Amino acid sequence: MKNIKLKMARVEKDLTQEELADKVGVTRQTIGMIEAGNYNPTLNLCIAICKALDKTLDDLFWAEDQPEIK
Amino acid sequence: MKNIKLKMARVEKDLTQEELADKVGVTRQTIGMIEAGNYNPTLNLCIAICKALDKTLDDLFWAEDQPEIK
DNA sequence: ACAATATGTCAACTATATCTTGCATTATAA
DNA sequence: TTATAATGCAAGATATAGTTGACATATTGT
Repeated sequence: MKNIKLKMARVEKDLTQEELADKVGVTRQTIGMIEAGNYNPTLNLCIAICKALDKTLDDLFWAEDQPEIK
Repeated sequence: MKNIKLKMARVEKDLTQEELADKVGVTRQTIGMIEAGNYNPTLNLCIAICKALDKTLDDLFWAEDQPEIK
């Protein structure tokens, strides 16, 4: 399940995947996979992304119909 | 930095670390380390913990003064 | 059409989240 | 005191998050 909210928040800030990746200290591939949805990032990375985009965890990573674990 | 909010939410539900761990499918040590604070859990685990405790990510894992990454 | 930028994807590698086992410590209760 | 339950802690193993490099495919502008 793709993370549309993350992609929208990034585009809203006019950042490319690579620019966001640099800001939070990971590679662009990692950002790409998180947006693509087939990924399980760490909490600290999620928090760094939120800070970079002026959002909170609930804004970007919370959904009512959450996928199963692992 | 200890996660007091998580511990309070767990105690409020009258669950031991081990019971919560069973609910979310990890070991009690993992829960213990998250509460102790020296840990960086994955997003899916955080979400599972939130669901088990009827909380959201912001409730349990968001803080204004966030620690540095890693 | 051409060039430049942004994204998708794959394989092999490294770092670290999580597991397993075991023992020590701190409650709480009989 | 003596159990028993709950938690802390640590070493070694395994699964997976994240890196690196490379190439393909959009996409956008000239």
